[in-house]
Amino acid sequence: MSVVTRFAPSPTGFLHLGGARTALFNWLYARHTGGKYLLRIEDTDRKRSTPEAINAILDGLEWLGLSPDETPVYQFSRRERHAEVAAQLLEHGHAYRCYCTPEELAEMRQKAKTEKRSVRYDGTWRDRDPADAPEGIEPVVRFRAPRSGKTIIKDAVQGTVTIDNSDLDDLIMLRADGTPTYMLSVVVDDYDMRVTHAIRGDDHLTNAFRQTQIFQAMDWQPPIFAHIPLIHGPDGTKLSKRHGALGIEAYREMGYLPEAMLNYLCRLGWSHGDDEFFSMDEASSWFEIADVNKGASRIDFDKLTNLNAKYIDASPNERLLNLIAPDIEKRTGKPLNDETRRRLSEGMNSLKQRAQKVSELIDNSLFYCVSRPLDYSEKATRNFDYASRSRLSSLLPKFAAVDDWTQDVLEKLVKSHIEDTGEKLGEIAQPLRIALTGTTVSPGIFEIAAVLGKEETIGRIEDAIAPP
RNA sequence: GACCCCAUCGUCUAGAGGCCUAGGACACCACUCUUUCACAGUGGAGACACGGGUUCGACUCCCGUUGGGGUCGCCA
Repeated sequence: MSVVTRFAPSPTGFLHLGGARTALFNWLYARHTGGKYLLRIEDTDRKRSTPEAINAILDGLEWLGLSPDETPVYQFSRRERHAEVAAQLLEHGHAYRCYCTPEELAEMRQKAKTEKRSVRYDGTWRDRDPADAPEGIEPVVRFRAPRSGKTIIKDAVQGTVTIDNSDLDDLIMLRADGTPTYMLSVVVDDYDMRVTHAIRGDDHLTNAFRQTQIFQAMDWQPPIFAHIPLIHGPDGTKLSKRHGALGIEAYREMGYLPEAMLNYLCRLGWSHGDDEFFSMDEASSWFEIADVNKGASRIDFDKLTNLNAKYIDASPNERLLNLIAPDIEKRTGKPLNDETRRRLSEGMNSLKQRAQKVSELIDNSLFYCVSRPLDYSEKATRNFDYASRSRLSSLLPKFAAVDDWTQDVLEKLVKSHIEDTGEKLGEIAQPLRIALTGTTVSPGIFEIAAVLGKEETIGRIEDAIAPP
């Protein structure tokens, strides 16, 4: 039987890192086995599901390259089928109507809490004569869960997990308004979609028991469950907004590359020996659920950033150029012309080597794109003193006399210049850097001068030594 | 509180009883390279939570303790 996996987010917020990794593992496993990877939007909670969230999830997945193999299934659109299954369950005595009001249930929970008992539905209506039904109250439909015995799950990650049925209560399958709840919908949809492997967060482990019971009541074969450990925040608790947990699109905006995100997420809870830096093609050929760890892992932004730097460095210049172009145009307020494009692509090799994020690449590339006179950074202004000015003045005529304007020639020229003057290289290189870039940090200064061209270089030096 | 799960450097992890003097990556600290910042390279510091078993031999298996996490909604 061919593998079918699914990612089943509820559209109540953005696609966060945990969700992205769950999607990734499902994708990876489907790719590894030559199976299918599906997406199901679990929007049965009409109050909290939003179209914005759906878009955020779809866009996020697309950015990561984790779009589903088939058109997404919207769970709410299948509500009639869910209700039909509930009716069947009702008919066969696997479910019953419960007339408790939400207020009564809240009271029940409160009481259980104060008496320090476990908080479960007490089964008031489980065996009660439906004739007792109070007037004017729309009932919910509850699953008649087995009261004794055990439910066992053979989880592909967690191993065999057993729970006493007495620890579970009768969950609600149909709300008072007749709409299905998550617990029922998941079972029906996983069955109807022929899902073979439900790879999802560890926080669903308890649900898996309830769902298994429903599968059993319907006499359906449940999928193989694989409960992957959660991603925790730096403090070791479930990742949440409190940790500044953001949607995947925020990472995109911060300047992370999708392949870096993927590579990083992949290494959280899964590993293949000592491999750290690898493509998703490699990962999918290696990916076995058995290699997924059981313990939760914490997010480590330093490592993500480090990986991102590696991916930026490994990216083709053309791609980076296209990536940064829109932002650069926004920052300079003018479209990128051929000359700036040329400069950027010639300078990109050194530029990309020192950027950890795309946003940094943009910052550091800007000096190639702005027109004279340059704005100097505060530090640059502070470090550009009288001596700097006079050093550049004495170098300027030599630059002006150069015909063969190459990095090599310029470097030799400056080196012989300092032999004449007795200056240290840094004493001339740093002012030159400020003149050419407006900053104190940049790629090699001779490369920059070469890329900038003779006219622009000389112009920038003249700007720098001109009286303020 | 009840139930379930987990436990190797600060973090992510390798480790399937002898291969372990516990390996790699990030971060950290030195040094090298060097015109700045990076990159790169070399080296360093840094962990098997604890206690019992089992075994000739436990990071690896079993039990307990401790610690951490998750779940207990007409949310998903």
